[in-house]
Amino acid sequence: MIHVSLPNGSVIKVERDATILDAARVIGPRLAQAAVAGVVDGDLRDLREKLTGDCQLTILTAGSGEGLEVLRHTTSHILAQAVKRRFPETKLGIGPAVEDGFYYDFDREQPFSEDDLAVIVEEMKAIVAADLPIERILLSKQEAGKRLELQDEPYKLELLDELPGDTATSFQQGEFSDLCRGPHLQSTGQVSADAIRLTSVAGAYWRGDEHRPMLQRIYGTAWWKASELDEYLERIEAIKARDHRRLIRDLDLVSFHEEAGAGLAYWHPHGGRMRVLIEDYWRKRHFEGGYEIVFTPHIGRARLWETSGHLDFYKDGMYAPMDIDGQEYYLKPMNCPFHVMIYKSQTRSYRELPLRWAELGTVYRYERSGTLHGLLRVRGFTQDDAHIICTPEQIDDEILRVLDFSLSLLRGFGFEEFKIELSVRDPSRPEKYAGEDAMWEAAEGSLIKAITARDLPYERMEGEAVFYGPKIDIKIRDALHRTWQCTTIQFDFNIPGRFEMTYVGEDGLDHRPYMVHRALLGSLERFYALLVEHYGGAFPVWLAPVQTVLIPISDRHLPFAKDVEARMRSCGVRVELDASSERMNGKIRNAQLRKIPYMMVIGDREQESDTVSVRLRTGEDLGAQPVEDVIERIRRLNESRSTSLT
RNA sequence: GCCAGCGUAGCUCAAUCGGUAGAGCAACUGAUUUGUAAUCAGUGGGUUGUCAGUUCGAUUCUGGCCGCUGGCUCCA
Repeated sequence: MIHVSLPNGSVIKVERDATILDAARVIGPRLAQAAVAGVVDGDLRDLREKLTGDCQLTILTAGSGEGLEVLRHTTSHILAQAVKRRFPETKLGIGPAVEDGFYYDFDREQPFSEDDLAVIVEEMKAIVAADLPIERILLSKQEAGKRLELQDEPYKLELLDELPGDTATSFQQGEFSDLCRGPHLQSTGQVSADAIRLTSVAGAYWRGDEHRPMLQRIYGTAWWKASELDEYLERIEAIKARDHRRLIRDLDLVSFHEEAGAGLAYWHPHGGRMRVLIEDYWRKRHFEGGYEIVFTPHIGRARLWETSGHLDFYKDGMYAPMDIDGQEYYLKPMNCPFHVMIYKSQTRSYRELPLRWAELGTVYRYERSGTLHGLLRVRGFTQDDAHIICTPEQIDDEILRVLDFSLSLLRGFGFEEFKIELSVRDPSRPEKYAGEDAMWEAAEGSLIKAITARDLPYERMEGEAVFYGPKIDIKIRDALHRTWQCTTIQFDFNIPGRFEMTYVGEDGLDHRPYMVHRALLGSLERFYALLVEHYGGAFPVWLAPVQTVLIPISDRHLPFAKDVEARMRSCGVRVELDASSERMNGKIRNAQLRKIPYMMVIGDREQESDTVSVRLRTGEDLGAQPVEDVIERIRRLNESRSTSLT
């Protein structure tokens, strides 16, 4: 007998080699029936796996959040079974659960159409209705190989070959079996037929390798209850409503033009106003933070990019060169070499360091056409770039300073939750990286020191470092709990050497400075898209392109309204007067749809008392307010960058 | 770049089994002067993304290109 500890602290005894399902039966028959998987000493396991020794066991049941992964994985098998029934010539790839759903990759001559998906779903529902028991079969690899050859599943055979150990598991439901690690539900009937949905079909390279065949990936989602599926679909709708691509058009902020080139953004007046507000705040913070601001050209001679190494590593991502007086010039994909030019314009002393040079530098990168996506991925964008050039002794302080600065700046834009990633070398492949081991270790040390000094949780990403140095990335979490990478703080062991950057030390000798490359907002275009989606277009007062619309009740209030408009504008309020022939209700509606923070109604009463009646975009009515008070309120909210309207 | 889908007025969409297109909103004009999410009436607006091909005839069918969408790959 072995001892199995349960989450409530009690311990049960079961036979050695009893299955997890057996243990569940000991706890209670109803639990066993609802069981979908077990967690043994923290690892998710299939119910049919054996317990070989004393352990901690949690039984996951249908309906539980943790069990969803199992449900979705099983649903992906049901999808595969349905596809094999309706399209027997199809070859199977892999079919895992993913966030919010699952997919299965198939190889089939003819692509799956929308109509095919409908047919497949029908078959899936039949499989669920049949309530087929799901069996877990332990096989020798040899036996498993034979079966797969018989089934003519080349992709599965490839996976089997690479499986460690001598055994493999296969899951069988009805006539369908699939090489799979599991875990799975006990039967197909545990899936709710009315809570599954196939969402899309897309191409996906076999094993993520673009040199391998492209399979067809069918995406789907599955939930325990239809109501959960509905909630999920509603959430997707909510995300769509905030999609910046829709909002930048509806709110007349930014546009793209087919005839002018893909991935190139046009900022309209209101988008432009916001951009100026963002940039002004950014500049103010940078001056306060000890940075100097520099400006550099958009193009530079090929020689610069040869020296920097960009032409070696990233030529494909650069726009083609142009011939100027027999010299090759490239559009800049990065700002660093230009900042190096400024550094090298004179002999530098250790007394000048650290230098912190920032630039809102517009760069152009030839992104592959399929990767372009609204403002989130464009070909011409402005980096809020800076280079910190310092001595090795100063590096710890500088890193900590950048980290603090970045978090503070992002908070200034209304983001509160962050995720920090430390990207370091792949320890098994040192040859992939520039710079000496000692430098890498020291650099990693300073990065960790900074993160731990602020007691921030972080994730270590092995092998995610860039070839020229380790880095810290900061991701922000937006109002919809999605994470987006913004800040990157990168050591650069490549550039200082390639450009032979030096400073004269206390000892009168030349030394090589350390260089840190950092972008905090990342790209302004991208960051702007995040702001638009984070606020759903309802911007805080300090960012709103139009802060208030004045709504005169009738034309006889126009002179007073114009006077209020002029007073507000002279105080820096971004104000518009709606002098159209709409009725007041119509004017309010128009302002509301534009998500303008304040609507200020002006009629007889207001005109007599030098007030405006303030309606918030939330629908709240603040009643009549003296004009001076309203101006003061907006001024105060500008200053605090508060998201409140009052 | 790859796979799939899509491209009709500024926006959202309709129509044409191949016979050159229509609505709502927006715009414009006129009337209306209104108290917290749509005042009424009228007018203009499209070489149906683009270039070829098939056809008596193409917006509809075929192909190239451009762009967009969902993925994959990529992201210094």
